[in-house]
Amino acid sequence: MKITAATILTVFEDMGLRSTRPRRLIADHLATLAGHGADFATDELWHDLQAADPHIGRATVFRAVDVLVERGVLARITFPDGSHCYRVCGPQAHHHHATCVRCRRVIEVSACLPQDMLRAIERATNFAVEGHSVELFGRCEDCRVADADPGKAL
Amino acid sequence: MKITAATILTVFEDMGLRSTRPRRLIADHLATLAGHGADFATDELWHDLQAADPHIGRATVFRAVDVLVERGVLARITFPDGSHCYRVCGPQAHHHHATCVRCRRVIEVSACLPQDMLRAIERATNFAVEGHSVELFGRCEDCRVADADPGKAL
DNA sequence: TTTTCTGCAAACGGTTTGCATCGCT
DNA sequence: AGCGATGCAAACCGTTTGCAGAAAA
Repeated sequence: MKITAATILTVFEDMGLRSTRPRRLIADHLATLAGHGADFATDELWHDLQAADPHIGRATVFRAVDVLVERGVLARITFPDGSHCYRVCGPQAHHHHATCVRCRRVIEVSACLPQDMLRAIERATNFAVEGHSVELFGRCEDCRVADADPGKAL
Repeated sequence: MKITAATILTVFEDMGLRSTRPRRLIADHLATLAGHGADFATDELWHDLQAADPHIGRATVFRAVDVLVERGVLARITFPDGSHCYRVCGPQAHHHHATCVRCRRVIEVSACLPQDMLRAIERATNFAVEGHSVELFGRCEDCRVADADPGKAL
């Protein structure tokens, strides 16, 4: 399922939030990002949006991102070094992400910790597992090609 | 295997770093933290260390933490909300962490993504997986008891 | 008209840096 | 003596907040 600007606006609406010009701009921009599978930092998003409206406020963008993360439209990807970025991903079925450490492209993966493993952990530790995060880091196909043959790299 | 102050000092030494008073204080303090299985924020660690030496510099603590994270003596635990803390854990075998969302206690778990699952992901996505992080969040036994019977809570 | 949202600018908090000094080796 | 490490304070950077005015409902 493709994420459209309309989908994102619906998310705002569902939360009882008004449909405003900044939120429409953000929805539009995120819809195109979703198509590219690109990730972004909030500040970066703000800069991009200024092309559409030079007066858009930084705080507005941060506030919208918070809402969308909470609603699962955006996933926050944390890198091993502590930095992070966001990625558009629908409120669809449970999934995790594999991130290319070279180009930072993000791929969705459906694989997850097996249920019986989680249960075994609960039994062994007396810990009630309520949530988890799984992040994979590696190298996407294009980047492996580029690394192997630097001449071809952009 | 128990982590001692000496173990940590060895890590500094192995990196060709000098044995200094601040680093010894840090090693001592982390060794006791390791015993308690407690986690901490860097700034918090700095405050605690000031009890031992009021003149210890914040930057010094940050620099030491960086080194120890790099060496795997400290693990950075990132919470879903983006905040994070550190936890002492030896450069021992590969493992992950389960963190109690109530008291923030951290438990080590040996369970991991099954190898064949990783390989299946690589095949399906053409992505070479080089690393991964798994964080479990939940409630430890004590906190479940405390939640169930608030009267008993501290 | 009422209430929410926005843009601005200032505040914030954790982290990093520049630098003179200190202290290992 | 020589060089790495330290403490300090200022800079930094991403993010949050307070608020008066603008825009939805």
